[in-house]
Amino acid sequence: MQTPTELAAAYRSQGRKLTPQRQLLFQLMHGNDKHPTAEALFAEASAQMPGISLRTVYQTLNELAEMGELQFIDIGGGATRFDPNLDDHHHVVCVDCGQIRDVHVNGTAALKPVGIEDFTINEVGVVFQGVCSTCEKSRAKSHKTAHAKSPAQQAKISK
Amino acid sequence: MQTPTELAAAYRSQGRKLTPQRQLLFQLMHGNDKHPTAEALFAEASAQMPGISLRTVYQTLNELAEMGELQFIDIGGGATRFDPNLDDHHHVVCVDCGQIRDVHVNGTAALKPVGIEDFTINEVGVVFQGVCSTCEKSRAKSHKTAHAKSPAQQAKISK
DNA sequence: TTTGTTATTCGCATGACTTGCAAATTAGAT
DNA sequence: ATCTAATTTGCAAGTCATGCGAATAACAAA
Repeated sequence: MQTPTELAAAYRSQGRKLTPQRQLLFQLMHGNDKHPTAEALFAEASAQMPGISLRTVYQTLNELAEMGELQFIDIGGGATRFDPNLDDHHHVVCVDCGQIRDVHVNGTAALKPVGIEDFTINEVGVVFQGVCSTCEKSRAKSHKTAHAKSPAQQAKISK
Repeated sequence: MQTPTELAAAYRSQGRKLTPQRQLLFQLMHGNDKHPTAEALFAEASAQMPGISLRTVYQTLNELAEMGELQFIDIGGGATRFDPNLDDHHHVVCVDCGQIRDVHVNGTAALKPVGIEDFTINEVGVVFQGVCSTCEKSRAKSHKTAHAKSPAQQAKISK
């Protein structure tokens, strides 16, 4: 995703208006590597701009996606997450806490799908599933302390 | 996924009961490479067993997933899809019609995530995005004939 | 600075997908 | 044939996301 300043110019050049809500969201998303959900972003935004609506957050995120400024990430389970990182990268997911981490992957160019001649491939996405060090520790310790997350945060991962 | 017969045994051995609903769903899912949604499976099941409930379909699918007999596939957008194929494989998705195809991939073993030493990786999933031959043709032809799908079937793909 | 046009915001309603719950039913053991 | 616990069902409820219309605000032009 471009910088807030660059986005301001991009918006204007497209006949879109530069509202305070949008500018705030530009700031919150720029360089954000948390892969937030719309709700999470809404919470952050609300802290700085009480009254901003969730509807506007969704709307702006969709705009940015249309403009190619960010990507949707759906690893299954809960809400869609947003990624402003446009570099060629992939994702690592902790199946325990649901955390998503950006990661560069070597070897993707060598991936060869077998037997799909009738498909024109445009993109490849790789998702690694595992357990982060924090959750690893939690597991080691508490056999009792169920470090259960709320259903909403639960990582329901699929292949 | 095992055969309906094998599943029957597995169910019994786990103290689960073998109902007609479950047996039907075993049959419908066995060897099924369509990656159906719960609703789609419900439709098929209803044809053969009027009165079966959607709730039961969801329940059975979740059981089978818990037992490791099938996997959830979430490529974003609509409903969760189910995959009884337990081979080591990956998926190709048509961004136009949403179709999902199983595919074997060479080179996955060589994939190296960079800089995530604090993660224990357990699985790797690869998703190829592209356009199937059928949709490719549709595109070539109709500039007018918007071959639009219903929102529910639309492929909203993320990386 | 004032005015006008048009995009945007907001908030509620709605929709798609999935699960919770409790009553009625039924599989499988005795 | 009887009993008990698992299942099925149908509806309510929950989560995530979008449609829509009225109110508002951005930006251009005067």
